[in-house]
Amino acid sequence: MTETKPFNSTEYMNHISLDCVIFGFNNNELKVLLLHLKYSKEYALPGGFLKYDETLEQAAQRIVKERTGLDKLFLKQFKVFSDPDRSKSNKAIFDADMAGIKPDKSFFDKRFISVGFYALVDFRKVKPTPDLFSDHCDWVSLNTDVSMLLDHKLIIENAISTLRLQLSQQPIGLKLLPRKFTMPELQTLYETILGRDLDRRNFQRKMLNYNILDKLKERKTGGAHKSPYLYSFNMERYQKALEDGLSGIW
Amino acid sequence: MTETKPFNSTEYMNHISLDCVIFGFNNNELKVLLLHLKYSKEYALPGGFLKYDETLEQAAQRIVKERTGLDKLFLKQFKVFSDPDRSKSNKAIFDADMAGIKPDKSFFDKRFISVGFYALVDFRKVKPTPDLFSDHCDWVSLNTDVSMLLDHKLIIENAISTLRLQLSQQPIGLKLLPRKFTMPELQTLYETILGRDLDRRNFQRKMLNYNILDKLKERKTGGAHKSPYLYSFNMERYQKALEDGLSGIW
DNA sequence: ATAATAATGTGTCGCAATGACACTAGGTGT
DNA sequence: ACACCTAGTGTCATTGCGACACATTATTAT
Repeated sequence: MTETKPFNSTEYMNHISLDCVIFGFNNNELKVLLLHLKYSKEYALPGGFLKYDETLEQAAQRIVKERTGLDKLFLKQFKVFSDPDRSKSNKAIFDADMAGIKPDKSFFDKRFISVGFYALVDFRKVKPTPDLFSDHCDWVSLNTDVSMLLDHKLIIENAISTLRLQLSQQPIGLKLLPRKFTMPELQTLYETILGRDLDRRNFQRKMLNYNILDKLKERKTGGAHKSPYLYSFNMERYQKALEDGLSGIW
Repeated sequence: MTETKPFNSTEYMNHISLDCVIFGFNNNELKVLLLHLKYSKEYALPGGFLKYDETLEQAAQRIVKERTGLDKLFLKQFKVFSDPDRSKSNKAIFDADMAGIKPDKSFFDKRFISVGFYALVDFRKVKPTPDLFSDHCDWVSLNTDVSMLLDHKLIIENAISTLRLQLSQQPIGLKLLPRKFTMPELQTLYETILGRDLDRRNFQRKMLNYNILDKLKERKTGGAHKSPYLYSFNMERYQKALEDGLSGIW
């Protein structure tokens, strides 16, 4: 699916688009996978349109696979963006034009409402792949302020708020971390999403009390200072625990 | 806005519809406002389509106003329903036909993805008003099992799950209850949404500790047995408390 | 080597929130 | 007057949580 087919607007439904906020966690930072548009020099969310025989969820999986190479990812709808003016002055068209792609104006000029999805992925497994309109595809830290297409900055902010609210209801840690991880890494992930510091000792106690982690014999070596233990999620217990929601608000 | 204009499909965007799950609380039961279709004899959610210059939120307000007479209601998107087959065998068309409304087939025959909204309203203020396709508009208790159009039963189930998850983040009590209410009423509302019983004394203690209620001098008279005190929400403090979320899961 | 540095592992203490539960007070109907 | 039902209020033991201290282990500087 790395083949780059020309864009054919007749395959897609009018008026409906998708934007995917793909979260990854690396170097103790929460990052989002963004496309850098060839000519307008802005960043844009990976997005796309709905085929006639797809659900939105299937379309989102397809779009995310094209940008990451990954299958069957954790994806959630979080909001529809429907401001009538949101897709005006769509620089993506301009970009397509400049790229010599001959966009179908009667398709792109229409009003689009966009369904926002967020995805949680294991950073290391992703092969960032640009699309027809972009020259590269990068992980961008949430602290970095870059110029973005249309309302994409708003969409990312909404995704983060949702992530924060759903931290206790969705398997966020499981999806964002590699299989083996350390307690400090898990804590930093939580701190990044919540936007505030947590007490190291209380965090560990609470996490362990959930009884969803397996402490491994191994330690993570190589880093400076004392080697932390590695943990992995106990899938069964984690899944079961999420059904009620991990009690408490962090 | 009680005027009944003929349906003109050219005012609306193709492919996009809305369905509104309007919740009310009466007689200690959670109820949903439904339309009863004239000819197919099924119940349907109040719904409609998106005008070219509206946001989805504005469309939802418009739709809910037409069915309830109420303005500026509490409305939240909760999910988009996009199964490609969801709008097949759309009995609403049949119903329109039978009602002699001459529906624009080229509009209705298209595939629609539907954005689900839920609304929280004060039961007593609503004037249920049927639309062109329906013969009446009723409050239906969630315990009642009625035959419903398309995937509308699924949509309602999703709305309730969302309501449950958001019970601590949204002003649900405030919007569903009259200005003055009793503690047992508030408790029953919580129990209905959560689907389980709560301890009377612990519930009261926890609620009062949030410091969001004003205990009034009055008592609710007329009922059998001991008269309960009336309470009202302290808007400022409630609003402020919700910003963090009412701590704890019920 | 040795010490300084910095991060991790582990434990304690007191307060506040929670769940389980019992008694009293105020209404109705007989 | 009494039974019956519902509402108001209080207690107690346990748990959860925030604040905090000390020991351990790895790297790095001297």
